[in-house]
Amino acid sequence: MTYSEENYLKAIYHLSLSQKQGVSTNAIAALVESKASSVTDMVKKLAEKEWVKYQKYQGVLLTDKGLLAAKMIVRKHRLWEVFLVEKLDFSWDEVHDVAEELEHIQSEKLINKLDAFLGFPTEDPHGDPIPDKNGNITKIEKQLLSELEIGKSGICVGVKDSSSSFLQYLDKQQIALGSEIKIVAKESFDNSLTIAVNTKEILISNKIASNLFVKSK
Amino acid sequence: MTYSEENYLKAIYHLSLSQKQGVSTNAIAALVESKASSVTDMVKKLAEKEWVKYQKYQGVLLTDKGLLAAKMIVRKHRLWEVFLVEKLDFSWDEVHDVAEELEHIQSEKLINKLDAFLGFPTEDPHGDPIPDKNGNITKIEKQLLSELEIGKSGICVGVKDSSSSFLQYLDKQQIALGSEIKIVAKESFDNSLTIAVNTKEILISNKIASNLFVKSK
DNA sequence: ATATTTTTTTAGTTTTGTCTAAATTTTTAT
DNA sequence: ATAAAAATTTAGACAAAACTAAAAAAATAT
Repeated sequence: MTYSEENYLKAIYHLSLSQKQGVSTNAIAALVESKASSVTDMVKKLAEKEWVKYQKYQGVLLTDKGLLAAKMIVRKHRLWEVFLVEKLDFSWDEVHDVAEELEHIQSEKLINKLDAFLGFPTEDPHGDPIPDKNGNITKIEKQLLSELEIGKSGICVGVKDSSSSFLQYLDKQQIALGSEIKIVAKESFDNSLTIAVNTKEILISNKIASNLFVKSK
Repeated sequence: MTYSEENYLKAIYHLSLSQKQGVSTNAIAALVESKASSVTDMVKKLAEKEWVKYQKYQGVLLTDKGLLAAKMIVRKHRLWEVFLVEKLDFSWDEVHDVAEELEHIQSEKLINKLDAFLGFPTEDPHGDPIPDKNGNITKIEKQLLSELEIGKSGICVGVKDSSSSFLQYLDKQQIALGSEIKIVAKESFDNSLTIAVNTKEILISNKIASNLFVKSK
């Protein structure tokens, strides 16, 4: 599989997680930063190779084979992210672009040895699950911070948006995976929240709270 | 720089180490496994971008800029080889192909952090020197085992041929970097040698001895 | 010194992945 | 129900990197 084919497959995988119907060419184009016409071409090729099912105007669906392949790419991406953070001391907002390249290295032996070296982690530095060598994903029970009730506490277990601007904001507020967060108050006008983290109370917008995953205690 | 341009640049670098004149298109074609005509095309492109100096029929020479770029690719290749052997427990005959892919990952930060993580190694698992971040190479004093005199001993510090068949042969004979080797006898007819390694005496062909570097004690 | 061989370059194709512009289908809105 | 808008596909073109076959230059051998 080529570099480009892998990127399309990964994009289709990510998009198909949040919908059950076929993934639209436009959505894919937006993710891989190409044009819809290019996507149509590529998708036909992927369909010929049986990574996806494709019907004109009906969007794209992964085949079993395609799903597994996509998961293996995600596995590689996330394992490399763990490596970069845990071993090379990158911060969580710096790892995405490099992992985007590393995920294309073709060696099953490499990735399985890396997995072992890292101690078989089940989550990447943003709290996203790492598929195991068979493609199995252990689902993490989590909810958005914005859905937590007043007075309740949760442990930060992941982010929905992993853009570096968001991650850097969290760093500034000293919110990291594992941080305990308590909902102190909610402002009904704009749904902003007062939360307690690290013995400090801070005010956050609803947008922030809608991009933070917590596990309620 | 593209993947392909990097491969050509690296090939030109390796070839220019063993000669002072321009590197021939045919020699490059053999190393990158392409045809001479393809090399001509690529070399023109590299010359336009000032990585090499090229004159029709006169071969190719690296510019200063090209030399540094080539050294950085070699640096990445060899650091990844160290990583694979030291951290992921690959054997020295397995690392080349994977490193061949890893060397193209584009991140100076990554490679410098990897360098630090590995403790700034100066040699790869085959005894080849690793250029530092400025491209400086500390030359290792070494000679071919075939050039060592009878009765003298040396420490194995590198291999000239790093094909997996040769490396696996060395493993079988329990010869590794750091092994002490003593020349017991030489057969003048075919230049084969009797050597002492690990308290055992073994017979090796001249071809073997001509591909093993030692540092004489 | 010239003929032959070898090496290198040129010219013309091919494949992959992309694009734009135009055509077509589907969706949405009245 | 039909018109307008949006999404998707098709057609045709382009750049990168490779190839084959033919032409040209350099090296070699008699």
